[in-house]
Amino acid sequence: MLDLKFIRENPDQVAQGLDAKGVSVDIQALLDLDLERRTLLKQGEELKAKRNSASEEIARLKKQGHSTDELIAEMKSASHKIADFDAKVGELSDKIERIALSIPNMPTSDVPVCKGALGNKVVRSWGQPRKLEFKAKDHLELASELGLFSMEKGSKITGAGFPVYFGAGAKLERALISFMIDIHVKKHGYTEVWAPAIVNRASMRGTGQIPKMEEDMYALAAGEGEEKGSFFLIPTAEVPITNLMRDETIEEKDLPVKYTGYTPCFRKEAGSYGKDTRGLSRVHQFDKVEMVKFVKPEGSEQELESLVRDAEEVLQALELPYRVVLLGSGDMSFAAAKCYDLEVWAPATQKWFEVSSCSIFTDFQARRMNIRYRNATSKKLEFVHTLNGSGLALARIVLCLLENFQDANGQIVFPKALQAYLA
RNA sequence: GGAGAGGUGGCAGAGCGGUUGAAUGCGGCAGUCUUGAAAACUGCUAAGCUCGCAAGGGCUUCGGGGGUUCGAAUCCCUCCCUCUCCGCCA
Repeated sequence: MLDLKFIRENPDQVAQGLDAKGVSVDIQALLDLDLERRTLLKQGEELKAKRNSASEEIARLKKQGHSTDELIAEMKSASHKIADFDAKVGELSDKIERIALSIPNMPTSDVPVCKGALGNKVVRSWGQPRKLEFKAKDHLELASELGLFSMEKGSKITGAGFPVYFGAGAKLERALISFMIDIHVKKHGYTEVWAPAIVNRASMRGTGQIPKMEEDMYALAAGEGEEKGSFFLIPTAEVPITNLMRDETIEEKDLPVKYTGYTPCFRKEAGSYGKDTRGLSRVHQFDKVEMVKFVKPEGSEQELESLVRDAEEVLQALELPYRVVLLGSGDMSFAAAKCYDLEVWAPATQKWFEVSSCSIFTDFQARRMNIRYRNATSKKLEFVHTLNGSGLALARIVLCLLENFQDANGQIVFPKALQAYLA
């Protein structure tokens, strides 16, 4: 969420940012409510100040044995007025918060401003998209011939979009998870986290999935007979891992804090039926290794660059040709200020697949979650900047590995780096 | 699931209707002393909102929400969490 003061002082800039993100919010209405709230707040507080001093006065008079009836009567009516002011201010605060929470983060100045995905820009690529000299099989065909995973079995036990992995396919999942985490821990200095796959509502709000994306999450009830929406299956490890720091103050000397962790991820993907849903390309449950960083605001954009490199290194180790796409303002997520997607070419499906999304949220999430650090120079508490990126998303990586590393006999010859994990 | 106990400042821990934003201790910061350091002593040490050019002022906050009262950390209700014991269980 944005700083209300910032919105108050820079309404034009906010309007521009909203426009770039393709979101429409009535800023003027927000500012009107804000002004009204502050006016009422002041009046209410003046009354409270009066009441506080009268309280002391009453205590003093009582001690001295004087009558306090008159003052008490006066304060009784003052208290009623105060309650009215508080109710009105509370109502306005709720309205303001609702609007403020629906305002997306502002894109950084170097993000191309454009509608939808039109502003996306390939900034670099690595490796040559593979051309196979034989008739390439797509990952689904390969998987069913080799018995690596089954969409049908998943449909039976759960529903469409829940793959079940068998044998070498199951082992591949396990291997990839260990392989990726090892790289981030040993080479990139992240601390491994194993976190719950269910989080509460406050956590979902903290990272920004709620309110805007609530419909895309699997909601759970707290107990029997209770309404759904107290708990959610996580759509990404970003949610539990970032929320680890909610309402906490980090020592400046401990920054940056870098976590990596594996979790299953659950997404309803409502409204995307029939679109890129073949096999593993878009599923409701998949595995992912995530990287999360908490950093100082100064130079935080460099932290995004290094985060992307950390993810790229996994792809390079897996010998998967990829390209790095800087997302335009219209294609970025709600909370992101800048975002790179990593896309891998799948030679049989003949498509680029997004296997990682690396974003910087500046202080947007930190403000929602109240994650701060004490600036050693100013001695003040300041919001940290948060970042996260997939490192990487498994289902699509499996898809790409199968299609890229198939041979003419329909066998898979996995990249060298993975061999030890598959042995 | 049952029965108890408890949630107070960075931490430990008092307070149990009226100068309590909160004793005391620890920690942290600054100073005195010292060649330097330690020890000792002295002082300072919460956050958010809001008004103000500033100096500074006001309000709020003792797990969350609600209630009683002129006034609540203190009383009542409710939810959440932690601990101990019993039961159940991977």
